Amino acid sequence: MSTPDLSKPYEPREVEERWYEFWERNGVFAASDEPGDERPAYVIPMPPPNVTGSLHMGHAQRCTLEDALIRWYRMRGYNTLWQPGIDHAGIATQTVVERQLQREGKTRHELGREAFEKRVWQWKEESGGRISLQQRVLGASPDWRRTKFTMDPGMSVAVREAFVRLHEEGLMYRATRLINWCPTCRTALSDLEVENEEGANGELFEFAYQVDGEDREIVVATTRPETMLGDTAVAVHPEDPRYTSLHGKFLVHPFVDRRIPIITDAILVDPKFGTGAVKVTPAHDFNDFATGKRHQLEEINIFQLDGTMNENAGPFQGLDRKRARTAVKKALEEKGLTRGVKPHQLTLPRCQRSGDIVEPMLSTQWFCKMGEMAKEAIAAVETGRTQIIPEEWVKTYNHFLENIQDWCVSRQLWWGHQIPAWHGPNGDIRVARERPPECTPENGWSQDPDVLDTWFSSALWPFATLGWPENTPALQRFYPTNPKQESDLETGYDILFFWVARMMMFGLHFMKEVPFRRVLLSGLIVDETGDKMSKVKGNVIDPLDLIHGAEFTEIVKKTLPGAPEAEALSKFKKAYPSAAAMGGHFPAFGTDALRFTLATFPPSNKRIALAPKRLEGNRHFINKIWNATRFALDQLEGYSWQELQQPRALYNRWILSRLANASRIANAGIHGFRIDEAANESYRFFWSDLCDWYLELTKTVFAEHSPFAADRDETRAVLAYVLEGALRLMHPLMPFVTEELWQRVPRPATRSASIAFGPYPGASEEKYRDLLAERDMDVVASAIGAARTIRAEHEIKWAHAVPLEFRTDAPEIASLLERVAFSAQVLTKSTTLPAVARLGGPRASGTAVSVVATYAGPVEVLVGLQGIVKKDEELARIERELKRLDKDIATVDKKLSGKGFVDRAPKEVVEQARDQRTQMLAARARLEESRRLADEL
RNA sequence: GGGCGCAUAACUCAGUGGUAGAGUGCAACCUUCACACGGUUGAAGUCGUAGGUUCAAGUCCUACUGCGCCCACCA
Repeated sequence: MSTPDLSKPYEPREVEERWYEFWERNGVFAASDEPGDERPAYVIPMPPPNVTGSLHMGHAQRCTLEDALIRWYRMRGYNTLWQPGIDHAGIATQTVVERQLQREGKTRHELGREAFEKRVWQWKEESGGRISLQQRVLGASPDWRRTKFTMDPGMSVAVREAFVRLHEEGLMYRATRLINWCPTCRTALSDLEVENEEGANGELFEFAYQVDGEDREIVVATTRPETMLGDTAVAVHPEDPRYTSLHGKFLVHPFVDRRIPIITDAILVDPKFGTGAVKVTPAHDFNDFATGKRHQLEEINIFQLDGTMNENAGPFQGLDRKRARTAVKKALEEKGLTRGVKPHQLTLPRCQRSGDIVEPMLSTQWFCKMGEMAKEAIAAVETGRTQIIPEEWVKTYNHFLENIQDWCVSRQLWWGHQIPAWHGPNGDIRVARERPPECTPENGWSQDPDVLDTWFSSALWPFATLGWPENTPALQRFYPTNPKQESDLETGYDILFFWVARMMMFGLHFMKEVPFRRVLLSGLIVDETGDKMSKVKGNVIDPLDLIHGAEFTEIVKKTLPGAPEAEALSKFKKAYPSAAAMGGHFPAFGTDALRFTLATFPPSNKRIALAPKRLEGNRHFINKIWNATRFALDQLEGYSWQELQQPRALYNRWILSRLANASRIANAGIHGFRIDEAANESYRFFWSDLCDWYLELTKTVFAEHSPFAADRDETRAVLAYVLEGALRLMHPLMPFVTEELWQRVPRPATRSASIAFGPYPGASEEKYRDLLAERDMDVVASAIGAARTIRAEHEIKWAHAVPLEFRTDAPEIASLLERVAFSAQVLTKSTTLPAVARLGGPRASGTAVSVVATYAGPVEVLVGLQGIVKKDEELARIERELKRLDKDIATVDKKLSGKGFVDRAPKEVVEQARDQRTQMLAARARLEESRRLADEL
């Protein structure tokens, strides 16, 4: 094998761009539904990004976590399906295209429905695939051949099937009730699409209604004076003595020709609030609507669909809501009916999409009955058929489903799945999979113009993407009805209700089985100061800018378009203090560094603060992997892979044990959705164990005239084994750099074409676990560490050779240290005299000493510093060490003498404490001896 | 009104009842032959506050404070 041409620093872009195509060409991502394929299946339905969307940090996080899981399962021999797709995103997309039209001075109504839909499709074709391309940059490995768009013909079949079945079962019905109406989007919304903005400053406005035929009045309080135009009653509490004399009387509406009754209602009215009298507007308030039903009140709608006042508003007709409010107040004032204003905090219901204030409106819509399905979805989690991780979300999930209202699924939009219902001339309605032959336009039939909520099709995603309602091989293989299937749904907790809960309900309903075995919820990426990323704040970061590098001035042009550059820059730097310290731009961190960084956060953190500084550190890590591998390849030149024999040398046994340990932690971490644990252990293992210790120690083996030359063959075999294993260990987190290096590294002939096919280290490494080697290596490492400390404290130049000696009373430790003394010598850079390990014996004067407590007793570390070590300094140093030891001894003593510790603590814990005490006392005795010797300097 | 989360080194964060950890930053030294995107050593902690349980609490319980989020139709 020829030495690969590896340039010195790692250049991510150059490397990363090469491998994606290679993976696709080699079918790495492909899921198989061939009948002969016996592998167990593993499935993740990818949350389909919006067709309007472009890549943001959330996608990068999805990709990092899901790809890590998928690659891990794939490497372990699973038949993996990561199901990709795109969501048509009804309101969002329609809004975008309408805005385009607006710029051309057109409206969708001028265009007409058919032309408009064509236009949206055209736009989808142009830009809809962009995000998939961007996901490739992230190294995502879904089976692209199976990509689905929620408006694909197959998906439409599934949507119609689901709708019709629900209707047949009586679970899909049409009803006229109060719904959330967005006057800007001009459509009904589900409860979830309404965001309640808390703490808005409003006012509580009080005005009087005159009692009909009497010179009396009743004062009501309202936050929305304009709705009084739709008032059809005033309610008081039945037991409120202030109003008993008014029960059954009528009031005169000051602006419209209407007498409104005074009613008593104990549910609606809290006598302690306001004036104790409530105006009732059944057509525009959810409480009032219920009250109206209790008292058979008239429901008077006062709004047009665009939010302006209709003919029922009398003199105010035509005004929009805000104007109407002012006008009503003014008119009441003129009539002398206002009775005061108090400031009042209120929550404003806003449309998730447009931000407009949502209006409760009386409307006829399609509703999906949720009660029974919700119960099943709760039960499925309770019985563990689906596990929610982290578990703390179960409460939230249950609370949502226990209180769920029927789902308003119809939207007055043009972009989406048109509802498969046909309206006849006499108000007949036919629901069917296809237009029934008799329901022709000529006969006066027309299809319901409304479309379904985007989330309706999303709720079918796990099985509709597999071909449902047909019982396809893919459906049989990849839906959890297959017992040889494992599956996870990974997503941000923000769509737990929108998507996850609904998939649970529909999966259970239509497939009679949960749609996935586990729900993995992760937190949201926020800026470095903990604020949500948003365009307004100018703190949005495009993952591609981190991957390929970008000038801050370019970034803020995108995040705050149109804003003055200085202002935008200052906002950006405030949001990312560690970026500000980088100067004016992000360097190209590369995909692996970005993914690794995202992987190091526990997914369960609700907020994940993106600190660019961490990216820098992890880019350095990748560079370290690159350079370490280059170095190892030099050592392995001419090596051809051979079966690994059980090695003899301590450091070889040790590093194999450490790899086994790291593999164990990584496997447990990824499986338990603690990918951060896998990432951190990979980092620690590679940098600390492999680079800092193992590679340094092996330098002494490969050095000329090494006394360990006999271990060279063994060490090469171990190095090759560990290097190849370490790359596989890290592949799910850093796919590109590991593939690039793995392709150049010696490996068994049995391996496949790509590292992506694994195997993932685990069981086969376990047999090299060697706790004795780890224990011994600890002794060696701390002895060497003590020697380094002495050198550093006395400021011995690196190149200056000084004798090193270890002394111990334990023969086994002495021989252990004897064996590593040469390497210790290299690691502490004392070049002329060989370091030695001794049992007892006299000590040369002019040595600095440190004592290391080990399992077999203290080890004295002696560094000959004749002419350098100063008596006072040495004594002071020893005193410091003694002090530290005394503190530790006191801690253990306190514990051991503590009431009940010896009797009640576990035996191992007590024993460990006693051992520690013995060792520390022995070390202390040695140190005191050293102090006497130092005193003689 | 109900629910959830967070608070540990200067910063970003791990921590699973048993001697407080990492990365970054900081200080000193080192161009040393894979890597200065590096190496060695070091300093740095009232684990938010107050109680409680326990032989033992950063970890479990209670209350409180601060920050953040979600749900809810109170005029």
